[in-house]
Amino acid sequence: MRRKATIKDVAVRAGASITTVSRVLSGSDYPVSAELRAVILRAAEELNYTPNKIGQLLRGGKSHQIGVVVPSITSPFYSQLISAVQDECVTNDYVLMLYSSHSNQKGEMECIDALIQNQVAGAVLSLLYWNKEIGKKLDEAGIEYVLFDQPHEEYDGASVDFDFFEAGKMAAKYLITNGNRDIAFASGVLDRPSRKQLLEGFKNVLKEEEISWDDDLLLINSVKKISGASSVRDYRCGEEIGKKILNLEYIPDAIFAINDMMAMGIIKELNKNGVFVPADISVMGFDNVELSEIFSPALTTISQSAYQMGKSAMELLIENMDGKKKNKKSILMTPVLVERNSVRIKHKKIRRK
Amino acid sequence: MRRKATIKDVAVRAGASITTVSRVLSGSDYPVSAELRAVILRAAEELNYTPNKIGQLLRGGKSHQIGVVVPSITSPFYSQLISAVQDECVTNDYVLMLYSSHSNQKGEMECIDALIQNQVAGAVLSLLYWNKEIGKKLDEAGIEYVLFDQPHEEYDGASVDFDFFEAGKMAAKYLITNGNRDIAFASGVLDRPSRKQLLEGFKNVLKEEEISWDDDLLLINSVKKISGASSVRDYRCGEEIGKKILNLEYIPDAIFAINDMMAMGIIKELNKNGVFVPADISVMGFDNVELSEIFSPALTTISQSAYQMGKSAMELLIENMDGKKKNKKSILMTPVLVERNSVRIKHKKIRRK
DNA sequence: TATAATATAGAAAACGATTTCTAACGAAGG
DNA sequence: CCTTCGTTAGAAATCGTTTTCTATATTATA
Repeated sequence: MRRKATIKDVAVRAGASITTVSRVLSGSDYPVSAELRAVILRAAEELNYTPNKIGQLLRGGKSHQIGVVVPSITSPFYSQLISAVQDECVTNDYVLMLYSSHSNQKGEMECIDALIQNQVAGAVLSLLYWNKEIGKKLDEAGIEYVLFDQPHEEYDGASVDFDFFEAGKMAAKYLITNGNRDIAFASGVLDRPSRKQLLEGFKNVLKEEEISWDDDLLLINSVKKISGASSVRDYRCGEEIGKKILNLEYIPDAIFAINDMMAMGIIKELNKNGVFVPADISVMGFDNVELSEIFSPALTTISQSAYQMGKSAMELLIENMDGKKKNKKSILMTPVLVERNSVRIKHKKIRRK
Repeated sequence: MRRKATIKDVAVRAGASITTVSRVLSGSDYPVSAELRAVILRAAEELNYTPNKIGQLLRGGKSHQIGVVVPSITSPFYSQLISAVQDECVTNDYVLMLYSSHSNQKGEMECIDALIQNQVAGAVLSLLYWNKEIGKKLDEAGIEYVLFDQPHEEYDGASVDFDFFEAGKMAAKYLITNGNRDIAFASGVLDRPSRKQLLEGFKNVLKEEEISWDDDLLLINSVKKISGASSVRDYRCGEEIGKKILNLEYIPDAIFAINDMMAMGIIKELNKNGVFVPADISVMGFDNVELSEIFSPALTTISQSAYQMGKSAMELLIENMDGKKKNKKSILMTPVLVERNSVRIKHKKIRRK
């Protein structure tokens, strides 16, 4: 491997000074004569010169790296998010550094520390556990950041949030409108703000509609030791909940599951035991994962556009990194209901000859 | 944010020279007196000093960043791969920089250039288009790399490959064993080595078994303009192929699809038109994507452990980066057949009372 | 014509670390 | 007692850029 050409090599070859070469090659507006400029450009071309980012960085101070922290990489939701951030990075000439917290607090702290150590310019974070400590650390390191996906009460900085409360309401309303009264809420442990808010919104509508709520209808799978990738975990979790449902004294009219994979697991388990969706029971998902339209029955769900969220988060981050005005605004993404075939429609008329 | 402390600040505070501070803080074995060492450590502690990686890099040369290039981030296969590489990065104290080539040659070149520009220490690459040019570039930049996923004829460096040829054979044998003779091969454009090898192995067995092969059975969907994430694209592609099958003069006994998502699309399209799997026709997939066990019918497929591949690739890369011996060995991953319900089993006996 | 302004070029400093080269001092060996 | 070596410390060079400061022609202005 022969050494990569540096600006100095170009200078020597062009018979010019380093300074002038830099001016030409870095697109400065400092005047350089046309001839000399041509000579330098040719020399650079011949030596196949590309600027050494490390050198530029050291001089300039600010790195061009964006850190991304997510609870899991393989989950369809997060992988779409990552993809959006990555796309946004290349269009804005940043580089993406990827971290996974593996959904635990210790992992999250390690990610934050790594971010600081590596001096990223900005970070896009989906943190399950937020505290002021983290904010302080990041601020001191001069790292601009945007939170997304998980809302946090005590946080007042820049963020892109999904309106989980509204989504919970939307699901409840839709199910009620279609004639369901006994509606179960299926979830993994309620450890994250997103899940809590979903439940709140959900119960809120029940109350409004004066539908009684029995805690038996809160189906939480707390089994932590399910191995495998997160989407499979969610699915397995759904299967467990499916079993719970089958053991219930009265089977509910409908189930609102906190994510699509879980909804699929529930449906599969019910199917296996002769309970069919949506004929016998309606199931509604959440996320609008790609597969939800492929699954049969195609899942009625609430869309949380991961890609759009990732994109918005990056746009906000870049704005905050460039601009001096620290407005720290937050973006609230509105839920969209996607009607498919896993909820039995009330007014559907079946006609026979 | 107050400026981050540099080594110089520590030196001033400790009343020592920059040199000595560096020696203490970077863990050099150069002798420094115990007292001075203590003073320096305290000063560093008080100033909350952490070394500036950029500075270290410029001087030292070798970064601790691993670049990963994949055709797509959201595809389940690649997201698992990325996840494996990420895990391996943290255990070995590396940082992952993520790039997506968006499955096109121009994108790939841009990724390679970005890798070089950012001076990663090593790279794990899934390239659709390989040429010597790329290898030369990387070598000149002193970047160690490992290819994986896509085999390339003219490449003789380190790689982790899947035995596609063997997998194609395996699929054909399994289908033939179960009584199928007229077997179609479904794929997207045969632009990648993996697909070509799969087909080769497949045809190879047909020849061995003296089963005639008609090019009508080669079902290629060449429609390029399907939008959306890659897994949905593959699925849609399968739907298109499903339509083709329905238009065939004779419906084949079985179909071997080049990836699971495509298999699912085919099955769904056939179902929609009253042709059922595996009752009327058998379908076999490839990849063993997480969802294949969730899909109904659960897909019989060939497992290509993405996680294991990613892990092996990183292990090989790290070995090559550390070691002086450039053995450049390659790892060949053996296919595993996963038997589920989308292929009709020959010897299954149905008994009625 | 003398002077100020402008265009052009390069030397040198700076960024933050590591490493090589000097230097001083004390101890050991002849 | 003088040389040699080992220990410890710091000055300075280095990595590849950008930018500030200086310097020289050349042109415009009075």
